[in-house]
Parts: sequence; structure tokens; C-alpha cells
Amino acid sequence: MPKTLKDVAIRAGVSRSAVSRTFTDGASVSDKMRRRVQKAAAELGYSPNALASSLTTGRTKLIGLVSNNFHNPIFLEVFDRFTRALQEKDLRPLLVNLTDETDPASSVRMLRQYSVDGVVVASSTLPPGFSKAFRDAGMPVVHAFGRPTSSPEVHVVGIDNIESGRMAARTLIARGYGDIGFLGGPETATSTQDRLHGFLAELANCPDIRVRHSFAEAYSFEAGRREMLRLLADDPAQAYFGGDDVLSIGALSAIGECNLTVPGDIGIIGLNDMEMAAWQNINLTTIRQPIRHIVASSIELMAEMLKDPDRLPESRIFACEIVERGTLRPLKV
Amino acid sequence: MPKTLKDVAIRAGVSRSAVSRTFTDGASVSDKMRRRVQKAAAELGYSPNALASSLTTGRTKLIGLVSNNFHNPIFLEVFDRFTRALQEKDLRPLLVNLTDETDPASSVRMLRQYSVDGVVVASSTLPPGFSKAFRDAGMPVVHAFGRPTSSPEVHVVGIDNIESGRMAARTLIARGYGDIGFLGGPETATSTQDRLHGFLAELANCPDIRVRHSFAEAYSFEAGRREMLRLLADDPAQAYFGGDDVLSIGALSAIGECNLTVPGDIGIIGLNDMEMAAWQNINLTTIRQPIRHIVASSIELMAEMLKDPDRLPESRIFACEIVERGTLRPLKV
DNA sequence: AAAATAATTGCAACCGGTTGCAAAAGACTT
DNA sequence: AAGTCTTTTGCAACCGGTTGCAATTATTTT
Repeated sequence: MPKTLKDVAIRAGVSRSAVSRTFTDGASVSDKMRRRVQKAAAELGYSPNALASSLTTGRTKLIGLVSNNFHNPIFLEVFDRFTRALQEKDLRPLLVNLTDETDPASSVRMLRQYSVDGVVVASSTLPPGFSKAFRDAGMPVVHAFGRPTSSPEVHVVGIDNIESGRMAARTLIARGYGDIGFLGGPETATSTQDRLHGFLAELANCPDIRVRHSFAEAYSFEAGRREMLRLLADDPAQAYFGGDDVLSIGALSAIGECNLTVPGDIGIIGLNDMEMAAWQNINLTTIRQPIRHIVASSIELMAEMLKDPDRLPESRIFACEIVERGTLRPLKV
Repeated sequence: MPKTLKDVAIRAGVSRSAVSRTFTDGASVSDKMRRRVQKAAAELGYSPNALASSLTTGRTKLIGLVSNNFHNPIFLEVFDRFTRALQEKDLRPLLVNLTDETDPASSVRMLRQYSVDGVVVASSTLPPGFSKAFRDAGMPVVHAFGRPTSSPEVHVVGIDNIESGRMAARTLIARGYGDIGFLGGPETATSTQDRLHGFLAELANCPDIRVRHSFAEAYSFEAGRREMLRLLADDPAQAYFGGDDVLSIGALSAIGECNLTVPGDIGIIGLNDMEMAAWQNINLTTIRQPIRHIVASSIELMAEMLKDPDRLPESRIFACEIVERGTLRPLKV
């Protein structure tokens, strides 16, 4: 049913190459020819088949967007930004939802079958080896929200989680808390590990502050809530650094359920600054992760890779900042 | 770099057709041949190019997943379900984020260029004509969360919004509210219109109940909050049917900001029953939209269309149910 | 106005697969 | 062992485009 190059060529009474050329920019076509072809194409309602052309050009403009974070509301923002950024660059997101069952090899195979031009992995919980699998299969990869290192094996864009852990610790120290907890996300996530590491390192200078840490099973409301309930049942700390915002909101809920107040009885600081954190009935003090910059930079990097696939892997690190709201006691003066 | 059919053929010492046949099921190949080819393929790390094959078979297994709801957290659940359901059926979601700027024609063109096998439109706010544009371009379409009608022009899967409006009204009546408001989503959305219609129809039987209605600009926290603040500033009703859950949560926030209590001073009932509605610190009474069934049914329908593209358009309507939580006063006994 | 140069066009091969058809190979009869 | 019926295999054309190359046409130069 859909019209082809040939149909247009016949209608315009020219060669197929001529038609092809009017639809590929940079090709040599006279204005007269172009107009003639465009007229015929318009009459037929022709639009070129991107997949067929990919066969010869070797480019599909398809980008695999791979994530396992379909339960953290912040990722709706992330997907929104990624899809828009890709669309603006005339690229198309082929979405891959990594469930617990999917094995890495099969998603690699799948994306290869569709000859995606590149892969964006968006996750702070996937093991680092994961994105390497794509690279090893010869695809340009950018790991957004990954763990930046000084000698990265794939491109990584994200924040310095160690530093953000320190930042959280400093914030809590400055507010005079003497008994502080780290309520982390899943223990296996690099983001959790790094944040804890920085957190403890900063507090190592403060021998008079009591510090403990534990982990929730996921970056989720329910996991945060459950872990906080557990903590509350037995001698909780005065303030916690929650693994991320949604987890912290779960913790807030737990605190409320126990009829304790925030920040009166317990303080919380989250991480991400998702839209919800600013909701007036949540009003979470948090560390802002500059999502828009991370996404924009990831896509920019991807665009660079498409031009030069041999570009050396690089880490791009963005700074975080404290967003002061209502879940920590005020700064001591 | 990636290996081709030909490479495998040479390595196995057979014809290209033979290789092709071992990778298409239902083709005639002897076991001996199949094993031989598979061995060669494995040695080379070959995997067939889905796009090239789509050229001759006319099927890409690509499904356009089109939405404009990238700001409503419920859609993360929706995307999660859709992507998984598609993956299970060996279909790939090509995500299209409809922003205010994108015109329908361009997304139609885009999806045609990628020869998607079908299009799933997931939105309760898009005008009905939108999905028709895809159908007119010859693609199988399912509009999930659309407006079901008795003579649909495309397949529609969703709830009966008129009935859900009635259900909300009945619920509020049963609780003895004498002054009731409809705090709708965007006025142009079919879902808003239908819900209001049902709501008013049901209340038409109760002349002694005062009824008013107004609209928020979007199904969003901020829009709900703003509209509720406006309403609170001047003689608010006793209870409201909020356009959807996020919007209702925004309204709850506004109520809290004015130091009023829920359900003491004002009652709220939402619609959707998104995960967040069950969060203990929100605890929103709402009408559950059976998302999982809507999604599953949409994909099922899409699969049917792929088999029989001439299938007549049908509406599939799912029932909603009240989820009783803490934002309405208890039922009178 | 002829020669030299540049821009445009069509031919034909190719991208990586699939598939109808006829030839070749196997399996079964008798 | 020859003859018949199936199954398997390869050939070659095709899917809808792109592109190097040579031929053609237009433009400039002298």
C-alpha cells in the first residue's frame, strides 16, 4: 500500500536515483528536478522508508533506551527528557524495560537485531558490567546515572555519589545532629555504595557523632517505609540520609504513622529533587541531582559518538546542590 | 563489523537461503542442515538483521507507543506494563513523546517511515481525531484510555468515564454531602467531559444537593493545587470529585496549606488508584481504573490486529471500583 | 564559438535478508 | 532396481532504498 521510490520515479518520469537524491540532503540535484520530484511525491503521499535506507547507510537513527527503573517516579521525568532530547536530534527511542527476568545477553541481541545506532542505559542500580556488554557488541553506549570513574570503560554521565554522600553528611552535621543514619537504597547499587562511602568518610572526622547505616531493598516508597518502620521500632537516629527521594518519602510516611513529627522528632534528607519533593504536602529537603543536565549531556555525548565511534570513553560529572525545605531542623546559628 | 547471512553461508558451506531458512521458523530445513548452520552462526556470533528481513516480510515487530502524558506519575506504571506486555509478545516499543509542539502529521509520518506494525495511543486527553490519523495512514491502531463509543472508528480500550462520573456522584451522595463539586481535569479532554456528564446526570436526581464544577488546566499536582486554592478562597463545596489522583493530591495539598483537614472540612475522591494513592501519608479514596487489564487488553487487541488488519474497530470497556481510603467522611449508617 | 570545467543525471551494483520455483536428494513402492 | 512421491536445497529475483561511476548537460573560460 505505501508508495515507494519507484512509484514516485515513474510518476515524475525520472530515475529512482533522482528521487532518492531529493530526499537525502547533501546530494546533487538541480532545483528543477527537486521540485518535480517533490510534486510527484506529494501527490502520491510518499515518504521514504527509513529502514530500507538504513540498509545501505548503516544508520537507523534508532537509539536503545534501556532502563530497569520503571517504579521510581523520577524516571518518568527522565524518560520525558530523554525522549524529547532524542526527538529533537531526529533520533528515535526504542525502549527496553529490563525486568528481573531479562538477561543482559538477550537485550544485547535484541538491540543488535534492530541495528540501533547507540544505546543509552539509564539506571543507577545496574552493575557496571551491564553497559559494557553493549559496548562489547560494538554499539556506542552512554550510561546515564552510572558510576563515573577516572578510567571509564564506557561513557558515563552522572553525579559524584561519593561527594553527594559527603554533602549529606556535612548538611546533617551543620544542623547539629549528634546521631545520624544512612538509610540507603539497595546495597548492590553502585550509587548506594558510593553515597555510603562518602557519607562515612565525612563523618569519620566527627568522632562524637554516632553513625549507623542500613539498606532498603529498592529505591521505592514501600522499601523506604518498611525499613524506617523497622528502625523506628528500636532506637532510631535523630536524622537520616535517605537513599533517594521516593525512598525518603516512604520513610516520612513511616514516621508519620508512628505519630512522630518531622523535623521535630526525626530529620530526613533525600536525594534527587524529583517534582514530588517540592509538593507542599511533602516538602522534602533534598540534594538535587541535575537531571536535565545529565540527560542533555548524555544525548549530546551520544550524538558525538555517532559522529566518531572511536571516541575514548569519558566520565561527565555534575555537581549537586542542597535544596532546603522542611524535613531538617533549621541550621544552627 | 556485524556478520551477515552470507558470512554464515560461506562458513557453513551452504547457500544463503539455507541460512535464512534455519532462522525463520516454519521453513523447510533438514535437521542436519540446521545444526550445521547454527554451528557456523554461533562461531561467528551472527544474529539476523530484523530490519533487513522486514523489507521482504513487511513486518518490523515495531509498535509505536504514543503518549502525551509524561507528567502524570500513573503513566510510569502504564509504560511499565505496556513495554513488558509488548516484549512478551516479541514486539518492540518505539516511544513517541507528544509534546505541545509536535503536530499529529509529523508523528504519523515518523511512524510510517519506520514502518511500525501498529500504534498504541495511550492517553485520556488526546482528541479522538488523533488516533484516526494513524488509522487513515493505514496502521493498526489501539487507543488505550480513550473514549469508548458504540461505533468506534478505531479500537478503543478504557473505562466508561460517564459511568465513573456517576459512581463518584453516588459515592458522595451516599456519604451525605449536600454541597458537591467536580474539580475536573482539562476541559478539552474527553475523559473530563464524560466524567462531568455522568456526574451531573446522577446528581440531577437530587435537587436538594448543591452542585458546581470547574476545571484544572491539566491532570497534574500543580494544576489541582492551584484550582483548589482558588476554590478555597471563596465558599468551597463540602466534597470534590477530583479529575484524577495526581490532581486530587494537589488539591489535598492546597487544603492542607489552608489549614483545613480532610475529610473533616473537605472530602476528596480521586480516580485511577495509582500506587501513590495508597501511600499512607496520602491515603486517597479513589475510583480504581483497572490499568493492568486495560493495558493487557490493548496489547491483546493489537496482536489480533496484526493477524487480521481488517478487524472491525471495537470498544472494550472495563469496570471501575471504589477504593475506600481516608479522604471521604465515612458512610452514613 | 570551441574548449575546458563543473553540475546533474541515470545505470547498475549493492545493502541483508526472503521466497517461488525447479532441480537434487531421500524415502517408499512394487 | 526402477519408478513414484516427498522433502530439501540452491538459484535468482525481489524488498526499498543508496551510491560510485560514467555519460550527459549546463556553465565558464578564453
